[in-house]
Amino acid sequence: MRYQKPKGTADILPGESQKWQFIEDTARMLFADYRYQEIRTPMFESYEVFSRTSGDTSDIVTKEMYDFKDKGDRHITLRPEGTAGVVRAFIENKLYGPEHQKPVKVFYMGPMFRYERPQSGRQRQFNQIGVEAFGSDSPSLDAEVIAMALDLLNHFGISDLKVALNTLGDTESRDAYRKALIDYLEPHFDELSDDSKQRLHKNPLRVLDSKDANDQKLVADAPRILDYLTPTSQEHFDKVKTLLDSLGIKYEVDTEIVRGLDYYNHTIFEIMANSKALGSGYTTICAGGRYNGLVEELGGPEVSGIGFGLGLERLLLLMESEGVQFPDLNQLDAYVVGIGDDTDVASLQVVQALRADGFSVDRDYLDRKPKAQFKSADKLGAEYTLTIGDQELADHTIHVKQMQTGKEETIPVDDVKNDFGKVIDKHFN
RNA sequence: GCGGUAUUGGUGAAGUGGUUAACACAUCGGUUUGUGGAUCCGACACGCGUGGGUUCGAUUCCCACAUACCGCCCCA
Repeated sequence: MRYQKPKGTADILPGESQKWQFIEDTARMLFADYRYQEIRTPMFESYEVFSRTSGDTSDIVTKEMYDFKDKGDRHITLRPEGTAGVVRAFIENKLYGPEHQKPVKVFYMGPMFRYERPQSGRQRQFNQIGVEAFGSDSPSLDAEVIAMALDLLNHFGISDLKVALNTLGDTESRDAYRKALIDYLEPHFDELSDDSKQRLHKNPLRVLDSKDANDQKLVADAPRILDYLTPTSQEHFDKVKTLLDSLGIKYEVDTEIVRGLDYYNHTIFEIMANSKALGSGYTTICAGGRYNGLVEELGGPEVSGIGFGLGLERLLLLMESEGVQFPDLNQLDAYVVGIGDDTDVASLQVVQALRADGFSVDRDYLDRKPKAQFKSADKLGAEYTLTIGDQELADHTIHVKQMQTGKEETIPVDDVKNDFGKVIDKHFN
């Protein structure tokens, strides 16, 4: 085997690609209902776009970015996530301008890149669907975004879901909490795991997220962000919860969810699914939150934002393990069997006439015998098989067989070419 | 970046330091030179991930590399 795909990438082959189409089509439909419009931004950006927004100490920036110098000596990064590029585009194209309805609601779907060790559902090039909404501080928007994420997952046939909710408050809340957390953890420094020792000063919130059992014990008694919220932040969070209640959306406030990226504040959430496909217990499938201040961070005006991202490779694993039925978008209406070299032209004409009429039609291209052609028709699941031989050629007819019932009729070929639908109605319904 | 397991045809796989690398499915052909889902017969690895080494001889032993999967880290 001479060439292999790069580590951590995947070929999505025919058959498999249909599942992706289903997911993408479903998402597009739903986003249209919520009035989110598609935005397509480059797959690579200046390094700074991500280092600025994700946080210099975040794992993404420090070790997972695919970055390189291009021939013009520009420091380029293949996007590791969707938000930063969208925010950059939002600013660069001045979508904050008065001529745009607020909030500006956009979605994207496409590949992201992270340089890390591949595992099931985790690749170096992976795909995400995400949404971003700019220009409203309203808790209703927080609630709507969460509701939409759930709605989307339900449309994908995933039901056993849990919403974990938390708030990081505004800058003031977060700074106060950060300080309190450090004060609490400092005396226990020696007991912390090595990783958490690292995190303590760089990003103490991440200690909360530690998987280390001992860390978790310590963290259990740590101060909680909820006790450090400013009145405004508290009010915002309360409102979000009330709104979710009013929609009948169940959630659990989990003060230990933090998110890997530095730009979040106020509401953050993770939607988790309970499936063995992604490991034991509940695993995060979709995550997002508010990022007021991110637009400014990238040089834009003071505009708030909120969004979520959804990993499609994981989603697919989940859907497959849940036994979700993917619709067959590739139904074959008719297969044309030509018998003998002389029928080649007539076969082509019939095939093209039916296709022009909107039918999905295939034929034999290998000069195979009738039996083999019928076998193909059967294998491909053709609803009808149309046979043309010397007899039909002479009579200007075509032989139509309904595969499921085995019913056969000989019909003038022009009728079939002009209106195959009518022929079906008349002879087979 | 660290640790573990694996890598045989289109697919699932068996197997051995030494003449022809099982078996099954799929595919193709024949049985039926104009008809599907059945039966029977036949064909189908210039070759056992790549590169080295050990050996009289390696797909089988050793080393390196690549990739996949699992765990850690982190996360989608």
